[in-house]
Amino acid sequence: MADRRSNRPVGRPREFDEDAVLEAAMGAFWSKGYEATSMADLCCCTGLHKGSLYQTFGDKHELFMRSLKRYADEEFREVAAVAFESESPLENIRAAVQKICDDAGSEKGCMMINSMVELAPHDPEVKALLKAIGDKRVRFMTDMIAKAQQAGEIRQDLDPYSLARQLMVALAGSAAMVKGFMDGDEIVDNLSELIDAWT
Amino acid sequence: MADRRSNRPVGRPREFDEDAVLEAAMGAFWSKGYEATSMADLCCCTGLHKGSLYQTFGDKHELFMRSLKRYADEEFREVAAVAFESESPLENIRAAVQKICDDAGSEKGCMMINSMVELAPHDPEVKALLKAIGDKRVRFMTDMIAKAQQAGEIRQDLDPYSLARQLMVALAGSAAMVKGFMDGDEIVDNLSELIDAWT
DNA sequence: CTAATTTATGACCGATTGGTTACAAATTAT
DNA sequence: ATAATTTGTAACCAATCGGTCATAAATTAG
Repeated sequence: MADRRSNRPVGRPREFDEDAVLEAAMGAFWSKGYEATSMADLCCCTGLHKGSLYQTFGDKHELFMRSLKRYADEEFREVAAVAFESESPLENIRAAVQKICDDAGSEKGCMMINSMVELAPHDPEVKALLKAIGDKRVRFMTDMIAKAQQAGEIRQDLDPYSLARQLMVALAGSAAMVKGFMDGDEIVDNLSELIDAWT
Repeated sequence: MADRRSNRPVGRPREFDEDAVLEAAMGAFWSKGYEATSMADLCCCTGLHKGSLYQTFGDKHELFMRSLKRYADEEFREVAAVAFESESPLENIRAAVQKICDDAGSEKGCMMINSMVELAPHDPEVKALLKAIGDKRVRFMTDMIAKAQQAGEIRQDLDPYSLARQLMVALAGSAAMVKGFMDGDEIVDNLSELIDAWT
């Protein structure tokens, strides 16, 4: 019968893990941005040769899009994961914010904000992807804030959607300011104070 | 005597206004960022030839630094100009914020935030310049907030320095979010609500 | 006038850019 | 074993990159 490994494709097998390559490329784009990252850089950090990268991902822009998508999905998963650990909705919000700060706390900042600033105005694909991600995040935060209001942990005269946008803007600003203007602790304190004002 | 035009230098005279050239270059860097703006772009938008640009400004990086410095200085002047029009310190703060939003309201965003995100982590010169500008801005805002507190327009239990940083972060975030995620009106509303919470 | 000095111009430079392609190597199917 | 298929490798490509330089043009000094 020999149906072991049945769906294995014909031809020379891949010598690399596509996901690991994506993660390596993501690191380069995250740290240096799109324009400043050359295909040579990407070959260097992934260990792949040019031809393999082009055959697997099409071109530089597609590789970037896949990297950005991967970053966004993974970050959202991580944040969502810590946002249900406590019974207190407000504590969950604080944990989510802390998680975001941990992810974007180095000088690399947040890859989504980096991409939004560098590319969004001139790159419709990046813009659309970031808009979808952003909307999802706002929904998520609005929901958490509404729950905290129902639990009596946030003042009820404030609009949850408005607070969610306020938090998003503050997080975006933090991701910019971490690049040489404020350090991680200052940023966390600042965001804490913002949330304190809601209680 | 013929001392008319006495200090005129010997040699062929300049055919362009250095300041106007800087403004044109600034526009290109502001809109497209540093890496994505080529010397050919700069020649195109300034109307100058390569040689002239290099002779006048040294190299691309110096031209960028001069452009960024010009942007920062002019923006600060404009903001400071509207920040003393009213007798109410709080109204002056609101006017300053409105002015900043006007300047950074298009998809080009704010050139300082753009540069901070794209370059600061890998470019010590840019980083130092932005740090100096940022510190100056924080001092300015802290001062205005303290005045508003003395006038009884902002709650006195809040720390002015802390509020100033909060506002800076919110402005930085706004400059990122304007690039395809929020429109100018939403941003102004959002900032208004932030300041409302101080009163 | 001529000499000295400064600027404008565009040809030119090597290096690097993103991207392609021909071929060797490794596997499965028959 | 051989054919078919897929991947790895590196040579190769035209275009563009930031930057330089020789020379012509325009001015002042003498």
